[in-house]
Amino acid sequence: MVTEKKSGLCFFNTLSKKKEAFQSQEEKRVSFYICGPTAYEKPNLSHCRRFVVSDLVSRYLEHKGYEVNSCLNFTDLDDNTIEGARRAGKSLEEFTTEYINGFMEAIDSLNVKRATNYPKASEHVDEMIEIAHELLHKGFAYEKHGSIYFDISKFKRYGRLSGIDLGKIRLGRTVDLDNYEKDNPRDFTLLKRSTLAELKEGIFYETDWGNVRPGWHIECSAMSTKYLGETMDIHTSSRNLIFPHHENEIAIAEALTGKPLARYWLHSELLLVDGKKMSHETGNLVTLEDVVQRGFTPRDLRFLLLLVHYRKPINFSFRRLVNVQTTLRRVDDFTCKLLCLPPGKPHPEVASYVSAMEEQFFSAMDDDLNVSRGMGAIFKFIKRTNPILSMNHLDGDQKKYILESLGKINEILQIFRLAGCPLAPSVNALIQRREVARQGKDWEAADEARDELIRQGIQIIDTATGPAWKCLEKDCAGSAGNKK
RNA sequence: GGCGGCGUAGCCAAGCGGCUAAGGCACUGGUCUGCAAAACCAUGAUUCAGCGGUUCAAAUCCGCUCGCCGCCUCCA
Repeated sequence: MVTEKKSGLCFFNTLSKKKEAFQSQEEKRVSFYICGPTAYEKPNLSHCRRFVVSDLVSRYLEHKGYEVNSCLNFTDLDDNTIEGARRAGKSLEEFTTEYINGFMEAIDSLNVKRATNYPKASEHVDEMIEIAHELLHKGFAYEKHGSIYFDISKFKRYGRLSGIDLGKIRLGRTVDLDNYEKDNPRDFTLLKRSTLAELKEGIFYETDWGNVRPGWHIECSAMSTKYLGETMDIHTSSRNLIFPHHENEIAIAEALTGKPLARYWLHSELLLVDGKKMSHETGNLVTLEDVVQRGFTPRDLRFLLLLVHYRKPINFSFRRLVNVQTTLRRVDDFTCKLLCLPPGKPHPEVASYVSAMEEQFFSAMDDDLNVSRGMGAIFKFIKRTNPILSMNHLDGDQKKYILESLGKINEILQIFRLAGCPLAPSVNALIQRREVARQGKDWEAADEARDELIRQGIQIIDTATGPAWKCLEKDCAGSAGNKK
């Protein structure tokens, strides 16, 4: 109870279906697992949401003073990757490496902090075989025709996470039951006997039971426990993977150790396109590349993804991205004005506006990472502070205070542009020249200077207190200035 | 059929028993302005899918109905 009060942070735990105060096992250290992607496709918006949500969790934990030991896996050994490599006429490794690199690029472009470890399934097969041995030994698994299956009937707590009642689910809904050779169709595969084609391609691992290849669930269990220990603090993923994947991951790990695999299970909702889950079958996949090709930045996308609470579905559309862009521009205009504001006289209340924003933002974040509510506090602050900026009613210390506060928030959101780049002297001279011309009502010369500025990537904005400028290029759009 | 989730202004989205139902986008009006562009300011829900119920009090709790979404096993 004492620590609960100390951290103040609570998460909705899928295990209990309640918000719970977060408490790590070790004093100031959190172990954190993120279900990673399969390396056979380009990063799409669902992947992006998962990355951004996990980044939010991770950055917020760091804000809370925790050292985060995080692990995101890559599935590079499964039906999809093997099939993909075969079709591309490449080796499995060559094929998956290309996609893994793509994911890493996406992660970086979305400003997602790098995890501590990025294990690949293909490099942990020994551990998986070891797990299979042990499960067999403990009676949780059985061998049949060279494949090893997990015997669900032996694991009494099966279904706790998803709340599923095994007696009532509809078997064979998504899978052809005739293809099973398991004792019970509910059992799942740990190690799969290699096919002829796989043997030919060298995709097999020698074991006491013959040549095999691991199944998906055991891959995750092996990697998560290897890097984070028997019980990790937090396991995140998306909702549609609860059953059967996480349920199976739990079954494997807990049958092995008798301890819970994870203390907190955080599941993000799906990202929908046209109201439906993105999938190859539906043909409604939107990739990060598509978004960039349409002229949006990964930052726009990050903001869109962050704006909706992680446990709510996001119905993606490009129209929505446009809205988000406009919103972001308002924020940029604000920070830009702030950064370029010369010191004026102090404002009596601005400090209280800042502390109100901070308090509201962080208490919203403490409450299961409620970014939408937190953003509300930020916009309220911008609204109150905007008039103060246009009157230049802010002294140097206050400006610094605001920037520090936004900086603190930005450590988590990574949305604001707070690094102003200094105005080049030549640009400044042009602005001055235009002002002189304007004063002399020489509109031709003034417009000429304005055009030249545009050519240099600077847009001039006339305001009541004099001209301000804005950098049009994406890289330095955070920079802007006022004439003085 | 089972399990889970969602339905709040034109769009997006907070609020989850009691302060005027946050905030963003769009619309409209205004300020500023040589022009342009931008910015800034102002304005919107007697009402929260529908119907009942519990309560002094419900968008918030309970029940039913309608609509939408996800999962239901050798795909990840």
